[in-house]
Amino acid sequence: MTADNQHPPHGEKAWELVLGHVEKQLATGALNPGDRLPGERILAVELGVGRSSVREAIRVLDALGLIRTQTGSGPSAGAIVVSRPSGGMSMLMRLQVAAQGFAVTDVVKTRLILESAVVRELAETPSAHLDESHELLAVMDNPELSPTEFLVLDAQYHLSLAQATGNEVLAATMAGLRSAIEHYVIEASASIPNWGATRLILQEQHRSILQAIQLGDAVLANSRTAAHIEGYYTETRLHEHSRTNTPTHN
Amino acid sequence: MTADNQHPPHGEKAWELVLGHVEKQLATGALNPGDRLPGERILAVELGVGRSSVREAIRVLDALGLIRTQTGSGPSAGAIVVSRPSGGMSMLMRLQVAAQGFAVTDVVKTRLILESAVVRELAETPSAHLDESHELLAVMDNPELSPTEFLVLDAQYHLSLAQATGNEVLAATMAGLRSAIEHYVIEASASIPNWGATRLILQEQHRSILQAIQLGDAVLANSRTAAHIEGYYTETRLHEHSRTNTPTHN
DNA sequence: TATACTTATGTGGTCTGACCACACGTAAAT
DNA sequence: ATTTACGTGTGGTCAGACCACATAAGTATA
Repeated sequence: MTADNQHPPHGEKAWELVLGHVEKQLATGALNPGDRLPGERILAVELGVGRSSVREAIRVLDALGLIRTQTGSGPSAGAIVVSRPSGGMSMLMRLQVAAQGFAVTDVVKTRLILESAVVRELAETPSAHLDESHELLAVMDNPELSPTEFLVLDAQYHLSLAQATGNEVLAATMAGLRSAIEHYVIEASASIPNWGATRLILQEQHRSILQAIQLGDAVLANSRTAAHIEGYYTETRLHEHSRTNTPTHN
Repeated sequence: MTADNQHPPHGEKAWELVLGHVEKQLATGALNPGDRLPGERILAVELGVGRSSVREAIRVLDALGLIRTQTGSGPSAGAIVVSRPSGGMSMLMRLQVAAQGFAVTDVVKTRLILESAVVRELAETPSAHLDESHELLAVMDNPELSPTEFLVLDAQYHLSLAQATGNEVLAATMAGLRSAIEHYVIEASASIPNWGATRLILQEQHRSILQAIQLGDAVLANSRTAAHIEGYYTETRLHEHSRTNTPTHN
């Protein structure tokens, strides 16, 4: 009989309805970190939509890092609300840069703003836990490290400072900004004339920043951070980066 | 014949493959703002996946605000890469707060950091275009405005300052932070004893901030901004907000 | 009884095919 | 020349099927 299953010209799409439903459940506390979402088939029936529409909504939450999906059976299977979200910001900012919505220079500028605030706050917080930052600096002293490996640790070091503030929004945003330009940062490192020297300078700057923080000198930590970030991006000329435009035939 | 269509135990999911493909096209410049993506059916065949998998990837890009989809035919139909992305950050941060991944206090703190940087930079940039900010303040003088209407304009005012810096990353992040707590801000306004007085104070602060910016006094603009934001959040006790926990049965 | 094996169940992941509403282009009718 | 009718291609949605996987329950075995 091929009944009129398809919805009438709703303004709200089916997948938006599902997403809105889940968001409301989250906002009202009906759904908490660690909880399992109803199965896709169940949710589809409950909301009166097809399973594919449910999946599209689930997919968005998944990509944003708000839930984790797993096949199989048992308590760990299904879609679970992630307790400590992360990653979504990175994906978003990375795509924004790729789609030319965000300029690399703006990403760097914003990173500088946040990083300055981070070191300022840490300098004013004597009880800050900077153990991880110290450990990362120690690891980065390993001369065997390739530029890429060093830069990855470099990113972790900066992120560890942000995390030390205890502000997860700040840390997540910093992580996102970094990952958005990570590709360009690593790519640019290949064009540095004397990597060994640059690397030593970077490490020296890292230590001096950490020192200023522990001295409680917010202004000094601030200025050193600015010099550190601006210096590297000036040296790599990342701010005038041109797209790696493989001018695809098509 | 029910052949073995289903993919072997790939580590990469089909929709991730599609998303990765599109991201690469964006990163290499093969896909630029304003361009149309291939049709879902075409893309499915090209990448050797089902249309539903293509749709899940498209859906993520759609939800993140990177593309706009439209039915029908002609040049404006299909999935088009959005030229000036926006909204994705808002959705992400709103969901993060709803899912208890981001604390409201951290959102406020981060907003303060960014807003301070905004006014500082504007004060140091005499050529900044602040017309829209002025206009919004004028509109907000309308005594007919409800608290909600006023607060919406308030948000637009702050956003206009961020946009005046020309840093889209900054503006988008600010917009996201704001929308993440907008619900709470508006909800909290109802509990303010004397809204009329509070409103006058807010407007006075807005004007004094703008004045400091145009005087080129970065420090003054900074301190006034801090007082403005902290003052409001202290008054509404937003930092100690409890969830609107409709303790849904189930 | 305790252990190993087998089977049933339920989950997300995917594919296929179908239909709808919509917007456009084109051809026919006026 | 204008209006109308129809074909075409787009995303949006649904339904049903199958797979790989992980667990739980049941069964056979030592």
